[in-house]
Amino acid sequence: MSGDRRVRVRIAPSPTGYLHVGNVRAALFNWLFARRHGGVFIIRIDDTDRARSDDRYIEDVVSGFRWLGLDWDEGVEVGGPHGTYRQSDRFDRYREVADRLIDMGRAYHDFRSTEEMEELRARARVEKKPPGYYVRRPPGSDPDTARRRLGAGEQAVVRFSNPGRAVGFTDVVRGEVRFEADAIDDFVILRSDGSPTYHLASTVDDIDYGITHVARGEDLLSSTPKHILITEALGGERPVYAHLPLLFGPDGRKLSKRHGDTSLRAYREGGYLPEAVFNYMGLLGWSLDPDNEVFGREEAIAAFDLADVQKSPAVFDPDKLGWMNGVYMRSMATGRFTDLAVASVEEDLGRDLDGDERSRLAGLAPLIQERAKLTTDIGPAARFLFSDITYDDKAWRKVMKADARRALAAARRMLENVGDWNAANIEKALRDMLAAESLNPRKGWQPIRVAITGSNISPPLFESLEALPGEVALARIAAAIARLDLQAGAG
RNA sequence: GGCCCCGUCGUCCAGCCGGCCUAGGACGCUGGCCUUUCAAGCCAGAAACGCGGGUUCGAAUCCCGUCGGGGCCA
Repeated sequence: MSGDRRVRVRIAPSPTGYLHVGNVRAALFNWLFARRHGGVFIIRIDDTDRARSDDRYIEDVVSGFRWLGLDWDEGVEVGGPHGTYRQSDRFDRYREVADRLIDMGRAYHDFRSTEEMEELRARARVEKKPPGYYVRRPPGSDPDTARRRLGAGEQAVVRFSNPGRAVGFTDVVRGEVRFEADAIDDFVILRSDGSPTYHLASTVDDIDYGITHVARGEDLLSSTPKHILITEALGGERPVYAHLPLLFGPDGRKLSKRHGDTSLRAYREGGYLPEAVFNYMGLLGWSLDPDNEVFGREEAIAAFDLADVQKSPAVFDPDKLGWMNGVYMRSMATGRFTDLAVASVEEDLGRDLDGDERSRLAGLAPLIQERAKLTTDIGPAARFLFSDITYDDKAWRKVMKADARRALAAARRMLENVGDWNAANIEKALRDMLAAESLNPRKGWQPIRVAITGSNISPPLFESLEALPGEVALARIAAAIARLDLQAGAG
């Protein structure tokens, strides 16, 4: 693409909040691109906004990417030849670059007040000109005058001086994009407090770090000509740009907090698997094969190309993510599932399981696995095995009908005589019960399910019974009978 | 308001250097089968080329216009 340079891409989150799924998707595409081309994937921390930045958000970024399996070759925590990869450690560098631009005549100190600038913008608006049309170098902004005023204690921002030239570039996903000179104002690169703006810091870093491809959200598309102008002024090599379609909420707006969970953390903690999130994200704006939506990292790497990325925005659909999570839940190795089950159950119960409990859970785990969509579904599904049950009212009323007591009583008798407490023997006893009482499975067995689990929704009955100690199962059936009798007496 | 981007089922993705498209797959939805509940699975179904012109024997695919949506700046 850009000569024979080794691909170097970056993702540059701002640590002002939890890692956003939009950033995750951008990171995924950058990572796939880097891996596809044997390149370098870099995580840079764009923390120029020191007031709003917090180290715990950096930790969130780092742990989030690790969780997803997006490993990086340079950047925060892993280091590399470019220092800490945190912009807050490079303010001197940005000021130095700004000074150089001033010396070159490509930037200037601007002492005008906010009010004055607003007037210029208002004027442009009235005249239906681009908003920054009149934001140009004013008279008396020469270096000598500026130095004098600065020395007198006046405040000034530093603006990049637009050379008055249209800027066009070839975007890998969008094709030719062009901005007229009038559309690009003399944008600020250094605030009056000396801190760099995004445009400056990001561009300087991209140059200094040798970034070859910038793949980022479409929201930055209109900033790109500014970055190109800075890059050219500094004699840097222009990276290849790829502006990724934005992620939308169901209302067709840029995905944001008001749409609910937009942080990766929420999904991590909400019971989603990293491979499902990885896979689902890969389906937003890209596809490996329309007939095969379930794919892993190696397949994705082998097929990925930024040029194949969709131009139009994608709506983030939690339903489909949930379905995909279920796909991965069912396909995972039993051993891994059992480990997840133990963790989920312990979390749900708020205590550790002992050896016997673990083996009982392991016995039922494959049947729970078939039914669980989220890892957080497991605890509630297995709760009846380890703690007292509470009856779901609706379930109770639904199944505890006319024949229920008879079925429970008969089941209790038959189950008392089961020798070896296993699913096969339990099934035989309960089938005999059905025959003896002339009941169908629905009428005969649903009451037992509610009696032992509290709910009419549970893993299969025989295995659920098996996973319970026999005496506990019998006691629960007895308790249900007693409750029915109590209700009959009261009614 | 200015500039820029986008426009195939409700949603995601395929098709887009024209005919194989009576537009394909997936999620969701509806109905059915299976079935001890719930899932899963299987089968079936509803569901889209924003609109208008043009080019062409033929357009989702090319061109123009229009409408709509979004992003950025304010």
